Amino acid sequence: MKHFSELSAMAEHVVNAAESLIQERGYNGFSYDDIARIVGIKKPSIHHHFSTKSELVSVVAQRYTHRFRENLLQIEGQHAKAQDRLSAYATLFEETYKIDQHLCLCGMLGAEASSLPENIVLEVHRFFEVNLDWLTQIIEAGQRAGQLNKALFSRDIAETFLSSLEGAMVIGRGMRSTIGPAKIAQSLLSTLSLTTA
Amino acid sequence: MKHFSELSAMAEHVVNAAESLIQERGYNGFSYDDIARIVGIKKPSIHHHFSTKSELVSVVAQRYTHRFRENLLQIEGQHAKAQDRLSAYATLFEETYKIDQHLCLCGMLGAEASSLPENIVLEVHRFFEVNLDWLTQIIEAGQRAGQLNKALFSRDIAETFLSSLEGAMVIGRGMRSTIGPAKIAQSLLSTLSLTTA
DNA sequence: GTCTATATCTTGATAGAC
DNA sequence: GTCTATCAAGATATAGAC
Repeated sequence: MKHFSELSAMAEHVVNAAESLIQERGYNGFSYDDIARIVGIKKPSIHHHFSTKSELVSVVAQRYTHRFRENLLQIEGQHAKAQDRLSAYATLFEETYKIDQHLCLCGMLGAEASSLPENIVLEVHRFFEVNLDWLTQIIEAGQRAGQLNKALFSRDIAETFLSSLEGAMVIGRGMRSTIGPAKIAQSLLSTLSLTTA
Repeated sequence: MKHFSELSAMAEHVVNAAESLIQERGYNGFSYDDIARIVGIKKPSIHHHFSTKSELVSVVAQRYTHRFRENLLQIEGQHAKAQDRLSAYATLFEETYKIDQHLCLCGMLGAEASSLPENIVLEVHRFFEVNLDWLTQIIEAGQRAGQLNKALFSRDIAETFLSSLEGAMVIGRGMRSTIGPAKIAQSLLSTLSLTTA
């Protein structure tokens, strides 16, 4: 299978289109023909770049997780305090949601996971693991620095925080609301913070 | 359109099957033929009971919301303290998740909302509205009784609480985890409670 | 790398017999 | 109320020419 770093220009267009379509409609909600129309080639030509749909989506998810890790690294470099880091993290989701109420790619695929090919579920699992591990470490550091409440285990806070972000997008979309994950994160953060910004 | 209270025995079987299939695979993940196989009649016979797929799913969602409202009423009758009520509420989601990692029906439909018929999105909207209104009122009462933290608006806590429950199911499923919404709710509740149980 | 043509299957939905 | 037969559309995927 191709790695997302070795894609031709057209293959990258295909991945871009697929990523957006999944975030809007889910795995079962888009077809090779939808992609063909977007990138301007015919349906069978897509198969030249990605022989199966599940391979394509697997590459999409791998690139998505990689970009997320780049963002996480950037947040650590730009912010020192745990609250600021978590707030910047929530902004990642908010920026996604602001694009036509797009869901997190792996939030959408996670919802569909019970009927998805195993190679895709594997990537979804990896995404959540990466995010929960990072959040746990950031929260842990915040607790040690006396910035965050120590009443809960860092891992439990991480799970609650990520859950509320993913859930806020689902509910916001279901209610056609412009209010998205950032607001929910802010509420949650204010209950966890010991100091005021 | 038929009301869910006036369904024939077979129509009810159809609604039951559709409900379960949506919670497992989503709107775009099941077909009339899937239902036909489950209830034991042929595909065109389903159309006799529900002429279109979107009508069927609309009835499914209406019944789902109605049953939820019955559960909410029951919780108010069985528990007096806000914490106990919210904990019992979380148990509703946990019981659903324990059935083959079923998602909340409207959580799944909410994720798919951008590509769903409008009459279904309407029902999804109603479900979330009913739940948020109820949660807000329960939390409000808990704050007035000195049981819950008053630092946040009751509506904001309601949105965070529901978001974390819906999101926990999505992430749990994506990670194939047996740990579900109940655990996340417990973490969240402990940060909101002023008294210990 | 892209195309046309095609295979095969599944989809939601309809017509009409029983 | 259920059936068989059928439809038109759309799905993933392959074959082979250019």
